[in-house]
Amino acid sequence: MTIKKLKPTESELEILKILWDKENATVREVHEELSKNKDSGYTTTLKLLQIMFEKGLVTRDDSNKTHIYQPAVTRLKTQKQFLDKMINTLFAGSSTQLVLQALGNQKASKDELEEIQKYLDNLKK
Amino acid sequence: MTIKKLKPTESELEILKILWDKENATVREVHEELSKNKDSGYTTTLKLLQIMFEKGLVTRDDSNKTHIYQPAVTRLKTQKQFLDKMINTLFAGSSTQLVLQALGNQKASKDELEEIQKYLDNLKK
DNA sequence: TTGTGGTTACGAACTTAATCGTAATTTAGC
DNA sequence: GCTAAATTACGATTAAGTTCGTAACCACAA
Repeated sequence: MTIKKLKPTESELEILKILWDKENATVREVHEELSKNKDSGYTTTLKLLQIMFEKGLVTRDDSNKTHIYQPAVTRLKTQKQFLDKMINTLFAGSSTQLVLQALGNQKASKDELEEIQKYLDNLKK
Repeated sequence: MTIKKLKPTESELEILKILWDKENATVREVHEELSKNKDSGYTTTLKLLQIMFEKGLVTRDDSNKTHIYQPAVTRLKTQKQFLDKMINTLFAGSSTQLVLQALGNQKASKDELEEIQKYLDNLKK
């Protein structure tokens, strides 16, 4: 019983983002969306989705000619996966350090800051 | 006046971490340290440092036979670089989302939470 | 001077990811 | 059934990153 270590690559992440937003999509739909930011060919998108299928990053319904793809990993899990890795490699294992950095970096609005504070109050209990 | 877009790779990051801690180091020192976690050859470490030098990620003093390497990018800048990218690719540009996730993920201690709250209070002004 | 140990330089092999071209397949319309 | 349009399958190529082998270089001791 081996646990798959699925670490999406950069391109795979872009595709996952699209699938998370759309819930599910055909190759063409994914490709259209991708084309807004980069210009690679249709078969490139197709190939990537096929690879992701083999890796278990997506599932697909191939009962019809046009396959329909769905994400097989959640946005949340993936966020956590990358966050954990980043905390360990760049922030010496301290999530606090990362949080402080993130807050200092991009100025959050007052509302957002209060949202975080409220959240922290709950955590402290 | 082009701005160099230096994005350290995985291996390069590991080396940078060592250099940040040691301030500066010889190839051998870096390699010894690396060897604790992985087992690649000495010339591999050497080559990586040479590549990093060409990329401008490190500087070196080669006035002696044994070169001494120093980081050319700061830990802070690099953290920011990766954080920003992550916020954009995985958290829809919302640093708040990332912060909430990070806090939820790894339980921080009460002291740490209070440190963050104090920091937030200052930010709100 | 010679050789030994440690170093740098450098090219080549290998690996993984990304891209594309082309053929095979399917479906719909005629 | 036949063709056209769209799709999937798949191999080949390119590109980037990693690894290593070997040669060249240098300092120092015997």
